[in-house]
Amino acid sequence: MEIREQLESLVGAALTAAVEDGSLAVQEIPDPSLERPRDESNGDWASTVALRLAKQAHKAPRDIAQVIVEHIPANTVIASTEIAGPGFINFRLSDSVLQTVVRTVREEAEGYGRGTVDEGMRKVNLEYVSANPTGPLHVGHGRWAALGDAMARVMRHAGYDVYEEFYINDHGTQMDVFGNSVSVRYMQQLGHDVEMPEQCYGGSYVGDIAAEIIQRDGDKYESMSDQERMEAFREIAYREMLDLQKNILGRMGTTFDRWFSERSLYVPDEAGETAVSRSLAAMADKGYVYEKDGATWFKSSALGDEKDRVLIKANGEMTYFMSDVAYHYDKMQRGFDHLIDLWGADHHGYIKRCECMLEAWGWPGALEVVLGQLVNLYRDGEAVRMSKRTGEMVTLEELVDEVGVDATRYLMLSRSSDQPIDFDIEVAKKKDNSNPVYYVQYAHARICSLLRKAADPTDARAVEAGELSMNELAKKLVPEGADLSCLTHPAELALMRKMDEFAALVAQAARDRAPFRLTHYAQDLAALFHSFYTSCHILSEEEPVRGARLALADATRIVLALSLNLLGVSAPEKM
RNA sequence: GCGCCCAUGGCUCAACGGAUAGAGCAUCAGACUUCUAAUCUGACGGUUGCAGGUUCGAGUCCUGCUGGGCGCGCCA
Repeated sequence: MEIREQLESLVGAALTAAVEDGSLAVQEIPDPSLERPRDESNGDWASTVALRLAKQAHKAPRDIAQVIVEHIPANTVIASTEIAGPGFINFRLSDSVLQTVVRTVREEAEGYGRGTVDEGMRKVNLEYVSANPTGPLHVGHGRWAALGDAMARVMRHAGYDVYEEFYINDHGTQMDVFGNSVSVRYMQQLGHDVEMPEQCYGGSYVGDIAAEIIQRDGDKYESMSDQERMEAFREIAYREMLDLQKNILGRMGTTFDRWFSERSLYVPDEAGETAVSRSLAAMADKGYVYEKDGATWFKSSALGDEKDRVLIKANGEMTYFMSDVAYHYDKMQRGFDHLIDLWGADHHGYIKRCECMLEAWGWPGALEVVLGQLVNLYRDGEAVRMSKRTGEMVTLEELVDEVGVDATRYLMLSRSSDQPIDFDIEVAKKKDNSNPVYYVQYAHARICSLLRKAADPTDARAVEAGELSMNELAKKLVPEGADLSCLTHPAELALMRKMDEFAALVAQAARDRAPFRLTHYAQDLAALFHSFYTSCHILSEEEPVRGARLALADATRIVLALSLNLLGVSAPEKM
């Protein structure tokens, strides 16, 4: 049982006993209300239950606290209890219970801190990035890629069943415009005097695609009609852009369970129905669809939207919103408990109508939109907007080429998603202490180095040769039964306390969709390790101190690697 | 005009409605004959944008301002 749970049951028992013997006059037995004090001098855990009960029990908080403390059963978990301030009950854990953390971590390894989520909330569809396949991914997409992927990892660890999805906007007029843009460049490169229309894609990558087509297939498209050529190039360029996007996302370590094509929403089944027609019929069944001015409308204003939304235009074309209606309906039909869409903050005006459509079908609250603020790129403090190569937005690929995957991901993840990021390329490239990713990775590498040094020469060679993993080495070096009772140095206790927090932190990060908390946690843990490393020598100590400290270092290694893994950042064994 | 988001040391950011608002960077002063100095120890630095309100308690919640970002198509 986790330490927190042990403490909760002790406080719970005290509350029950106090209510039963009449010394606490309340209706129901309250929650233990445990929290971790901000200031360490206030103990390892604190309960605010006395403060919360003051009004209901008609008693001063400190008096209530006194009653509760008197009813806590005898135990080996709590070393000391103190009533402080207006009525906090502060608990200090015994060294022996803290020491169990080391064993728990090493036993559970990568499963440490795993949580559970109730049936009915567990199956989550997480959709993110979802860029148009009409150009390379830019830096902003990199943030959603890092954030969505880390959210999925963190939520899975917390017990959610997460299905990751990328929605490809491959239907509609933008695709035609894209095909046409390539077509124009193609004809220009073959010497024709045609101009790029106003709203076309002007990026240099469009010309690159045209040049590739010429190199591969020569002038075989030259004699086609503009329409035929546009359609042919639309498909060629679409595949190329999609591959490019998949490629860079793969490099980022971001993978999806499904790449969902918008076009598929328009493909009829045996009965001639499409996802679009089904979703529309379901909405009409509930009475939220009507015709006006030759168009088909969603009566979203009845559900709180500021106005109704067009689904099918007067000219018969489907709106982008219609596709989204069909797509979200499809997702719900696939049996998810909850849908999460991760969007850029510039789409916030779109949220209400999407929430309305789920409500229209009878699933209010099923959709959760997480907005991410934008990324501002800097170089040495100067704003960067243009890419040197393409003359446009800096692509994600260029950024990753320059600063690397780990630093990119870590920095993208280290802020709350509702905070804009000022990303300075030069700072990101620095490999010193101004770059927190290396600080954390260094702590991990340092522990690995320690384990290698502690090993006998044969094992050390096996590790070097890749024949023995760090985990295997650690198991050989420090048996599970190591005597941990000598871990009583303040730096050791602080490290164990921090690791004890891990499960609660993962649960909170998952609940708040806030992987950035893991970056702070990893930095704190790394700092505590570095501090421990400086103040407590390990290899030069006699047993059992040496073994106990190695066990503690190994547990730290496991939690650091786990934290980095949940962020999608590598945990190097050497630096 | 309406709507959403944001405002915390010089800079970048933390703080389930809890206690004396915390870290990192920068600055300054120290620590390598010792397991990786990509490290550590310490100091300096704050009226949490402004004004009210809610309560045992507000950086956090509510209202109104100020300042900044974004959005308000039969575009995608």
